[in-house]
Amino acid sequence: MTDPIELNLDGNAFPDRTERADAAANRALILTTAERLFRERGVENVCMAEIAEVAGVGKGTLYRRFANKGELCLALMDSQLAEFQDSMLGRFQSLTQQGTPFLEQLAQFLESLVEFTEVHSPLLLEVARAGIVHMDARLNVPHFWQYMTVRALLRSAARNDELVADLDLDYFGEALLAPLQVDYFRFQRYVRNYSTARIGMGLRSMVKLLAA
Amino acid sequence: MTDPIELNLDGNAFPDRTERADAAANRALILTTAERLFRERGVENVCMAEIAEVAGVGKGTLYRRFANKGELCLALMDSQLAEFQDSMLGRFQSLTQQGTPFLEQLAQFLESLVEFTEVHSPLLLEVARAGIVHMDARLNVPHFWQYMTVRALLRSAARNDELVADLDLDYFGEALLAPLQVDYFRFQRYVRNYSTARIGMGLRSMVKLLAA
DNA sequence: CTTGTATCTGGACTTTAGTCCACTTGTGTG
DNA sequence: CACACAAGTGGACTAAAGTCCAGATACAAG
Repeated sequence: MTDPIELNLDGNAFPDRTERADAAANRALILTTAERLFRERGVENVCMAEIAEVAGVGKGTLYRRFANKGELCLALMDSQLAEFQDSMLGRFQSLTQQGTPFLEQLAQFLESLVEFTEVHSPLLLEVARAGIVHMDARLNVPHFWQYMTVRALLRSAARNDELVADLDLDYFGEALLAPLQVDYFRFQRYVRNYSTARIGMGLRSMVKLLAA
Repeated sequence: MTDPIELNLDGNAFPDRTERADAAANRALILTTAERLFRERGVENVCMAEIAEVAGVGKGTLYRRFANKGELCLALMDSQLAEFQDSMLGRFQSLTQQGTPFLEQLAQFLESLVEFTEVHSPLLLEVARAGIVHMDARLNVPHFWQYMTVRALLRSAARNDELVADLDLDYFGEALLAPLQVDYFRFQRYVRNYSTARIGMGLRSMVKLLAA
């Protein structure tokens, strides 16, 4: 299926060159500091200057590693993102072996994504905020992976004759993911007061509609 | 069907009290100034301070009328929004009289919304940006109207036995609108390079899937 | 160990959003 | 008309994001 994509969100902005040792140390320092401050006082109440100050580095250093708050937040999710990705790929493999339909796998993927989004929504919101200001491609990396996954599952399903005819699979991949964009997700959660279960069910029934 | 909702986006922050004449004049002045500056130099390249300055008013005056740039942008779309709303309601009436299925009406509504979003995407983007920062309910007014409309059409369709059974209509209303959120829409348009026609077709086929 | 240089660093600086409040002005009431 | 006071106004001020660059420093090559 999809090869694992190199996420490369660890904050090393120049993956080609080797990072100087002091720079790497500062990068780690910044990340642990940010993690602590975010945990203690909430992502939105901590500003970049403060992270730099508490970490004991200058703003220039901070911004050299992370071009904006969104990238920093993404870096903080790096390992969980990779873990989520790995666990999903593993699950797909085992489900496929058991002969589980690809559409069912898709439904499960979306349900898991609901939980992931729920858990990380504060950080993801910051990423979205940064994304809407700068058009920074790096910030879209998670979405790209999600999209690749959904599209791959849709294509497999199509090859397996699970789908109704004549669907624009590329478009549907996007459409299924659209309600999971953080800002929209939070709207559904906290304005509409939908539970994650309800959102998951909704997405599942949406997938069901694609079935032949 | 749905009653026209009082949009009230004209920038009068205190609709109960009557606005003082000088204030009303300033409000109009601000709007025309902003409209001109946005047209000349692009929404994102004009800051609030400049609008105030060119209009010859203080920032306090500007912010008293429009709590943030998003509200100002929304006010600039006020008449087009109302016009769009009216024309849609008119269209629904005539289509219903001709016996057009409600799902077809829904598809047409979404297609029209694609065009509306396309045309106003710069202003809408600013609204979204403001919305993601402040949790300002006023900024959601257009979405609420869209949602009410979609949901009403879905309910009518259900009453008319046009739908497959057991759908969470409230959820589907949101899900159908999710790909039309400006930021996501722009991603599809300018990163994915989807045409508006393709997006419209995608939404239409999504609606089709709901058909019994 | 020395040195050249690419990389890194701190923090002053710019920009923009948005707040605040002392002062001014329009308007309804008598 | 005059006057009280709610409503409106200007612009200084704060907060935060993000830029810039002169000087500092790691590290590779000799």
